[in-house]
Amino acid sequence: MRYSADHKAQTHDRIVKEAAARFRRDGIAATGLQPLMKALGLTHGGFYAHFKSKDDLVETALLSATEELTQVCEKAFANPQPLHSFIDTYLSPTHRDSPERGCPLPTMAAELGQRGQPSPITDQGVEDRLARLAAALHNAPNADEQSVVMLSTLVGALLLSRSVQDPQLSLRILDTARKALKQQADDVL
Amino acid sequence: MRYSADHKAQTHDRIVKEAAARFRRDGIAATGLQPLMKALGLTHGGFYAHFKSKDDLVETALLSATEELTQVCEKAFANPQPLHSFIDTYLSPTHRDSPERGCPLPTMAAELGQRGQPSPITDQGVEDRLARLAAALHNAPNADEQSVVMLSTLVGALLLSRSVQDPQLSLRILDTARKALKQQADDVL
DNA sequence: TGTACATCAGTGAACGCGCGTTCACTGATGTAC
DNA sequence: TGTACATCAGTGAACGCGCGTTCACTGATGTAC
Repeated sequence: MRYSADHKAQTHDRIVKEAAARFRRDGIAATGLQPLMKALGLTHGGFYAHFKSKDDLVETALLSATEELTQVCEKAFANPQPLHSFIDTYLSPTHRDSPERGCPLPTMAAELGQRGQPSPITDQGVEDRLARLAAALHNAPNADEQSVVMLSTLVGALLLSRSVQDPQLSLRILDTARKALKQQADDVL
Repeated sequence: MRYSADHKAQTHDRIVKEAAARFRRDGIAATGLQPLMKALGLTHGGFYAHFKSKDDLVETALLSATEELTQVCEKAFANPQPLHSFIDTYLSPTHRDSPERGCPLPTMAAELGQRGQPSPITDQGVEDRLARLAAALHNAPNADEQSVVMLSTLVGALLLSRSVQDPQLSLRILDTARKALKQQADDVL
């Protein structure tokens, strides 16, 4: 059944988007290609018309997720108080409860590190994020160092808030980290 | 082949220790029971003489890892400058390169959160760690908040330093976070 | 414009593999007499 | 002290399952005449 010119590109994109969501929500190992294709109304055999292997999809999906996230971040950075706005978004209960649409670092960094040959997206992603934070700090004298600490705290706090069962403790982690980071940002600027 | 009185307890302990190491190094899903038992010179069938299921082992191994880690932490806290000593240990290249003997949070928090029914060890572990940090801060007025930020930064920085490929960037994350946290500790005290 | 053909995205059965788990068994050692 | 028996930690084949991957195929549509 031959389809219109851009049909394949559209399907390709649907697979990438769905995979990017599942990888972040469930992890790479726990995401099966069969259920993934089924969720899109397709059969698993067709997968290999789009990707060389699961690893190929992982790389493509992670790039897509990173790119998508950069745009979400830029939206926050476009607000009047860019850093405050970004910190509020990153450490919001919404972000905590929607890993499938959020930052890949807290969900996938550990698994990517454990895999045999991790893709360079982590390095590039971390460097980009650090550079973006440093820029938002208006390149203050110690902006480079502050950005490393900030990113670590952001990722760590979100990870902890997600792994804890007690809703009160989870919220306490988010709120405390959010408040402290905004204070820290003000001190630097 | 009947063994001496405490032989079974010893084998049980060996399985727990090996599992605690593998779960932290490779993740839970990637750790097979067959390879695990083989590494101990046993066959996989005997596993069920010791544990009800893999989940049972996961719970036991995580408790063991947490307990073991608490002792390592206390060693650091026993030094002249307890907080500095602890921060130096946690964010050392040694800890980064030995996840199998280190803190379970950076390696396993994401996977535990993604599992269906995570054990309460995360909550208890996080609370314990927070309380220990607050105590080390001599219960300064905002020690409760500082401890949350500290733990987030510790976990986040270690996670990032592990997931990055570039050794220079990895070391930069560790060094920067270590320096900033020690400064932060001094400010509070 | 109408027909024959080529294309190729998607189908679905099949593959080998390792997983967690089960189970009938073995056989060295502690215990009972 | 010597012998018969019970115990039970560990053995290893087998189970069903879902995984990633392969492949001969289908059939609607674009293209050539």
